[in-house]
Amino acid sequence: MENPLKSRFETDEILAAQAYLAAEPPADIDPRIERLVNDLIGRIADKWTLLVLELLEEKGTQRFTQIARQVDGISQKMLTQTLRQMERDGLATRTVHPVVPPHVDYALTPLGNSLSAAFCGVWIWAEKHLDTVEQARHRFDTRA
Amino acid sequence: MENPLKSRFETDEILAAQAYLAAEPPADIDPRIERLVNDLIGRIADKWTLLVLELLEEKGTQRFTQIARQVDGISQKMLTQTLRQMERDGLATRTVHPVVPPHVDYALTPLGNSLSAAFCGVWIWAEKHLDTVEQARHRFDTRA
DNA sequence: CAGCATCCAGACAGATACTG
DNA sequence: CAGTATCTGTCTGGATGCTG
Repeated sequence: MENPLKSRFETDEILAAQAYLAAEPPADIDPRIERLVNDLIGRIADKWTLLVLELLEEKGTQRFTQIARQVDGISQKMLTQTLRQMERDGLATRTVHPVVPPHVDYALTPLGNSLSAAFCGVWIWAEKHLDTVEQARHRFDTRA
Repeated sequence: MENPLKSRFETDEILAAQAYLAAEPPADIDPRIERLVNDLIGRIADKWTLLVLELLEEKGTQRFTQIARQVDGISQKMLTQTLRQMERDGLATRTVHPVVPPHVDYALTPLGNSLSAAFCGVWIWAEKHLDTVEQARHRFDTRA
């Protein structure tokens, strides 16, 4: 990865987070909150939402077919579903222009932008440790 | 949430990430990398992995049944599966003590710790915006 | 205790056809 | 163009019963 994200965040975010975690004593989190948060993460962290989020963040406002073309492998059904959920969760806006043929624009809300930002850390982690994980898997598979 | 995570990261991580994203011009990411990263995220970001990761990070080394008791709602099948995947991905270690009855310990590897750290941003986001999302959903549902 | 094997209902996701 | 509707196979995950 020649991506500048890495160097930028390696010192800021990840190290800060690690320092935080190292300092944090084992403390129970309210299980109700935990359940809700986990549920929320489950919905936003699926395959397609992540990619669409990323795309809208990078490219800004996009039409339905523009997104469909750029998100590789997504079916129109899943795209519709994903966009609806993102709209429902307040992550994206859907703007219908009453013309023929129809023209619908999608864009991230500030909430969507902040989520995209929050996922940076994971994105960077995945890029950084991709090879390590692949190797670990290979070792595990050949050993067993 | 009275969790200190919030105030800690609000200034560091999220704002830095937002600043970065705001400054970043629309640049294409290698789709192959994107696919791999997304695939990886898909595997690590599932419901149970996240909770087990969190638990092991907080509590350190734990036995099978200890984890089962604390991760609310997980079946033994899913726990086994989750732990195996985490082991395969190099996120956790599995230590079998050859005694009767069996005693198996699980603990995070440094890689697992770093992933847990990377997810901090998302975790914080979810805690912070839980209510906002709930409200957005309610608006969406009552409107439609 | 820590698990594996099996069965089964339900969710998920692709393909296809149709519409304002 | 941007969907909706439907049908269908696949995959997931829970419940149950059995072992070293």
